[in-house]
Amino acid sequence: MDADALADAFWGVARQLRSRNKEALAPWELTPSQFRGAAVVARHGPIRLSALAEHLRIAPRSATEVVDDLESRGLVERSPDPGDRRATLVTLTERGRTLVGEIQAARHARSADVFATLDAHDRAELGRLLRKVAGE
Amino acid sequence: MDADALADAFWGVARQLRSRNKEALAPWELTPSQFRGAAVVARHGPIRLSALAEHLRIAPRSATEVVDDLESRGLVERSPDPGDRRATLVTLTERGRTLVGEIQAARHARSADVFATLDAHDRAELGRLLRKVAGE
DNA sequence: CAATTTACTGAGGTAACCTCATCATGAGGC
DNA sequence: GCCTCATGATGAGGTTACCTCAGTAAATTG
Repeated sequence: MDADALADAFWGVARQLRSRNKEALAPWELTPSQFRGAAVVARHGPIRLSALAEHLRIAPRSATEVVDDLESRGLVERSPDPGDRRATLVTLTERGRTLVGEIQAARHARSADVFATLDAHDRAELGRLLRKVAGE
Repeated sequence: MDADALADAFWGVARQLRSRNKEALAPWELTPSQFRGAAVVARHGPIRLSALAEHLRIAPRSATEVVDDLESRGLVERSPDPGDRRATLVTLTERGRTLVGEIQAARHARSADVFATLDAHDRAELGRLLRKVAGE
């Protein structure tokens, strides 16, 4: 198995994952990157734009855009950071919390899950190999 | 190992692959999608725009753009399909052939290869699992 | 030979990023 | 207290890699 063939197989799976994900998000009219943003806020609670950017591994300026979109959909709110007047905290609204919850539940329930074709042993093995490739 | 964690690990590797690929292409000032296009032409020889689009899994209109870029860099040429005057065949120029060859050689030589951390057995195993996920 | 289909391309749009410049605020030196 | 420098967010504008829709020319089919 040479690296090229591996990369091919890899991108094939990536394509599937991407399209399943997009599909799963469609009913809520959320783009993948908006959902990723909302999910980070859900996990971390009130968070600065700059910290959000770091979690999403995007430039701070780009996080501003993601938050703009989420805010215009009423899923998050900006509020001033009480400890630093330069900073802005992003928090989920009630509606945002509900929506992130629904989507995550739907995703888990959905056996359209790409990895469902693997049994527990194979999933563990795949996990091990991926982490090894990623460099621990 | 649940599906979410697997997906995370997966996208981590994807990010690495993408960035290594871009990096490897940089000396030639080719974008990844241009290189993919050129590589398909290299493998298949003279090919119609529509067929190229299929191989790249993009819309025909988008293949036009990729070919525009490659043509403006002098790497491919358009010529009329002798069998169908509606169709256009895309062929590599001498320069294009050389360049694709160089890049492919460099990629192989480069042990910056993301999968190099795996031994033969692990690579085979990863290949098997990825193909299984992709649905054979 | 008229009607339909096919192959490509112009026009215009989108998502998800980016950099660079700007502005307000915060922190440290003197 | 001021000055300088660093930091947090954002406006302006750009890029990549796609997309759809409409149009034109050529081929196929009834």
